[in-house]
Amino acid sequence: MTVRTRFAPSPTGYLHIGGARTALFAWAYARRHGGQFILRIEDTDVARSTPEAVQAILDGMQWLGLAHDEGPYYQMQRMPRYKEVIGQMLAAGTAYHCYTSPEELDRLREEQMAKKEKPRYDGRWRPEPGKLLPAPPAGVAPVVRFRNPTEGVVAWDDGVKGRIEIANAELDDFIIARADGTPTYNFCVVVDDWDMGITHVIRGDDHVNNTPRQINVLEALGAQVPQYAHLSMILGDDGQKLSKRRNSVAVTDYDERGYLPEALLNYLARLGWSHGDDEVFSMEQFVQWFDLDHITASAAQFNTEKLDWLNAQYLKSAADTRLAGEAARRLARRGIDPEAGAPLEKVAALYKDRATNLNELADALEPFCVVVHPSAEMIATHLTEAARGALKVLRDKLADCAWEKAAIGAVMKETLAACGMKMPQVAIPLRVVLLGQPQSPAIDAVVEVLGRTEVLARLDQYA
RNA sequence: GUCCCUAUCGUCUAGAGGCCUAGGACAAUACCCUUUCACGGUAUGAACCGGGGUUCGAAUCCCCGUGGGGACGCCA
Repeated sequence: MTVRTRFAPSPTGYLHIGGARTALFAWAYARRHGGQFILRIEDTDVARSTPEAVQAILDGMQWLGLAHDEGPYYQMQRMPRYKEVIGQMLAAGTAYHCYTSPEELDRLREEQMAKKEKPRYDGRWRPEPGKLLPAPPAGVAPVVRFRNPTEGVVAWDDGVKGRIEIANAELDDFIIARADGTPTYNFCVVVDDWDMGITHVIRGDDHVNNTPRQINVLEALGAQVPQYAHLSMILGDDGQKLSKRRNSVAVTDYDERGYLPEALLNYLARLGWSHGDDEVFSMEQFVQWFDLDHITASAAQFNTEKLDWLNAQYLKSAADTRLAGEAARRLARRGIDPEAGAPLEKVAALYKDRATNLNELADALEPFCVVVHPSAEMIATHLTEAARGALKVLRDKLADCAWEKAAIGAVMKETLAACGMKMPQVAIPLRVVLLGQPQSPAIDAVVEVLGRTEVLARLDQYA
């Protein structure tokens, strides 16, 4: 049996971080077992589904690099099939028409809540041997309900949570088709998973309660029940449920905020799953190691600081050209011409182990592309008479030394000796003049990449 | 309210009855490195929710509390 997993988002918004982790785990499981990963768009909620959201999900998956082997399938395109199955169930007596109006159901629910009972459909239209059903009211379009077993328990061995048992007495006859004939989620999922030969359903924890219903339908259909694995939730940095207002929930936000997809993926992999003490690993490694046994059953809190650290690790080992390209893209968005100054690849090499994200990297590269204007305060504190004198000496030496780091360093030492100063006394003013800030990587390296013309031009303004 | 899930440092987690004086990582603190700021290195502090069992022995198994989460739609 080849493993087939699926990711089945509903296109009512962007791909969010919890969905991304679910997708990652389902994807990894299929990859790990040489199976297929299927993408299915659950768009039966016509009112809330949008083509933009479908695109956002596809974009998010692509940015993460989670490629599907089949699909995307769209549930709206499978309507005839759902209707066919509903017809079969109606004929077989595993489903029936119900004429109770939404208003009546609301009233029923309120009454039950008032009596502190679990709200549920009371089965008034459910056919039973010897039971006399009311006459169908005229002009009312019925919904179709699943005839759920009333006795016994539904049980499954959850890949993450272990054995879960729920009594059928807790379940009611849920609606599988609306009055307008469109099928509902719990039903579509079942038909899809069945038709698509899904062997392992890896999804969010919020579906645990749907599972017994789905199993019952599967059994009524005579279908094979897949293995289920329910992933717990991801909580926000503040320990609260993720919310659009307080947290970055869209995967694309992370791109915007300067995270590398592999860093996010690595972080997400470790959120709720572990492999001993391993923290930093490639997706190839992850796929080899991934298993359901080591998934945590309890909810995990998102920790931006750790993501930042991971991102910094990946930034350090990323190729200079890639980093330069990413930074250039960000600089361009700020209206800065990334081609205007020093070669960005070389600058990026200088800064990549000091940045935690690509925006910070872009910040660092900016002074290499534009004319810098140190603040008056910075000029006052750092560009003293003595400093300016030393910079003048240095300027003349830089004007005709060999242009490579060692030679530049040597020239700086000569300047120190000539002026009787210590390195920081010259290096810091030089940084201010060259970059508009008192900190930078090794100053001789900075001078080298900035280039002689630019260095002399900037020095001439102050020295 | 009912049902379901869950509980190890601040956070992510290791831990499958003795290997636990509870390990790693992020964060914190200190020191080292240093041409500034970072990076990096070293070190330190920091946890088994509470109560009952089971057992020679429990972070690990069971029960009850408590905390947290989820579900209870003609949403997905």
